[in-house]
Amino acid sequence: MRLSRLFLPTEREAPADAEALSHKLMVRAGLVRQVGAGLWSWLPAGWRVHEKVVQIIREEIDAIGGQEMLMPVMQPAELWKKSGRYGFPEQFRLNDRKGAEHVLAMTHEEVVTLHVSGAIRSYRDLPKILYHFQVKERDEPRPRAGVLRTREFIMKDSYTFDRDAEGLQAGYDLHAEAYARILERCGLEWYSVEADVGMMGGSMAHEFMAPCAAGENDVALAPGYAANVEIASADAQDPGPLDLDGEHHTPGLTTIDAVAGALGVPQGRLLKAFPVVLEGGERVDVFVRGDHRVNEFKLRNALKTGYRPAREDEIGRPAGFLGPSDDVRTVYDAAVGEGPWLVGANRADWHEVRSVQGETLDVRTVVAGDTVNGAAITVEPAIEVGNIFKLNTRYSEPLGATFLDENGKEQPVWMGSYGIGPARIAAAAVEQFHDEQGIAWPKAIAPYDVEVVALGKPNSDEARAAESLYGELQAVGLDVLLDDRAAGAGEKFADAELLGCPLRLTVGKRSLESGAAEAVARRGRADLDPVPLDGPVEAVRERWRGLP
RNA sequence: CGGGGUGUAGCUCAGCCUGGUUAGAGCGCCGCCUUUGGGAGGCGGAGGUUCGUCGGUUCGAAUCCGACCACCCCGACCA
Repeated sequence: MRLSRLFLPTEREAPADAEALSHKLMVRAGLVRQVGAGLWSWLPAGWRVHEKVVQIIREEIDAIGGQEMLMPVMQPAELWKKSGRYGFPEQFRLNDRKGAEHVLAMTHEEVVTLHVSGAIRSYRDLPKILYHFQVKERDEPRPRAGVLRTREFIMKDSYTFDRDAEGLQAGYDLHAEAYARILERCGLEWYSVEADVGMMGGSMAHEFMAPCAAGENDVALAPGYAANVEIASADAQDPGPLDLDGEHHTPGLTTIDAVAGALGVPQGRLLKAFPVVLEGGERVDVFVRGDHRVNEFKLRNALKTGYRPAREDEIGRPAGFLGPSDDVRTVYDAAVGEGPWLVGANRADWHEVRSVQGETLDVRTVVAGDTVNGAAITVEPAIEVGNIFKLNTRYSEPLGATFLDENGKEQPVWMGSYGIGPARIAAAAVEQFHDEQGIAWPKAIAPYDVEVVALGKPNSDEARAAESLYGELQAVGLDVLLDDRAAGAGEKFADAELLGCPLRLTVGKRSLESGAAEAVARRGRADLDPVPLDGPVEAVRERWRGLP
């Protein structure tokens, strides 16, 4: 492609409202443009990146036996009512001209299960892996960070259909391995973590995370351990000594900070109350250490039910001075030992030191420095680029996807669901690989493999030499971008570094004199051995092999 | 949904507080010339349905008031 003809609107300055690096750089480099909140167009160069990621995903899912298909975005509401997923706040709903209700799909479990339920009859028809690349529509409460969190995006989602839990495990493992290969090939730094199953239902989930500053998830890491902090579990640090006894007058001191400060006690020696009401109506007081925080995901999972914070009139004791009480079910976080602890005395303006005993559940959010198998964890932000879920029979049962086993007995199909987002992979790559000058793409997903910068005027000897280099490289199947614009050298170099193609070849007067084009690796802006203008292909291939 | 902020040229912004000829700058864009190894220079020029929308105040509104809309950031939320 000739840059003089490419629709590549680069900008010197980042959009004023952009925060995330990938947002700024992808807009500046002319890869994407915003249409509305969480709605983005991919311009030609950006789309090339997206589609390179798509192709890698396709090859790896095909390799584990996936069969590509396509299902519609707009779907009858009926189907979603059956699965019990109609009416989510982030679901776009609309009526057709006859008034019939439809939804715009946020994912495709319902439809794919519908097809399977209609076509799969026998255990002989299983297993199956079906997948497609399709637009997902989600009315996100808060789209953000450019292309990282949008209301409309393309996802590869695949679904496995098996006869039992073992089969599902096999499909799950195949996807975990395929995702590992995809992210490796895309050149990302990544890891997989245990994850909350969330509203998808099912029994097991892993997320594939790309660590970067703009990440929306926090991940707890230790040697041999990686988990989303939503579910991470670790041993707590020593809270420090408690040299105190008896009751203490603490007038107006309702916060951990205030009480710990006034009595000279480490915050970790206090207990903090979190009064809740379960979905069934039961009142529960949850206690965690003063230096810890209740983790809402872990608490919901540990209680095995939803809950809401209790209102003041439901607590029945003075808020701010809550301690364990015999009158209400009490749950202690696993990091809360017998004590003694400094706790609220259940009457205003008093705290007391006492030991505690009772039901124990792991419900706190881990913090950096906690330990797993003796090793301290770190917590870092990451982008979720893919996830895999065991759905079990969450969808097959309501949607009637069953098969007959060898004994002629009807059984529900066991399902798994596996998503991965090309746009997030592209944005994560930008987050991870950039510098002051711009993007430094991994070579597998760069918009072009090589950018040839032609210096000198159009039709000069340099320009003609660049043209011929361009032609020779193209002829052997490389994706080559030729900067043939009538622009100054500085502008061409600046744009090339912004766009971030892995290999840049410069043809100017110097190269005519030496008979070789200068070669620069975008990553690290490292000078490579020059490429001879006479027979450049082998040299370019050799330089290319060495690039990340 | 709560809090904060922003809407003026393709982009980044000034002007608004303290209302008053024809609404400005830089970059970008067009023409000509010069230049051609790091966003170079000169001359000339175009570009705003008149300042997000609607309404109000006023002799007069980009500027003051109100409502609404859009977008961004923080939080809530996030299959």
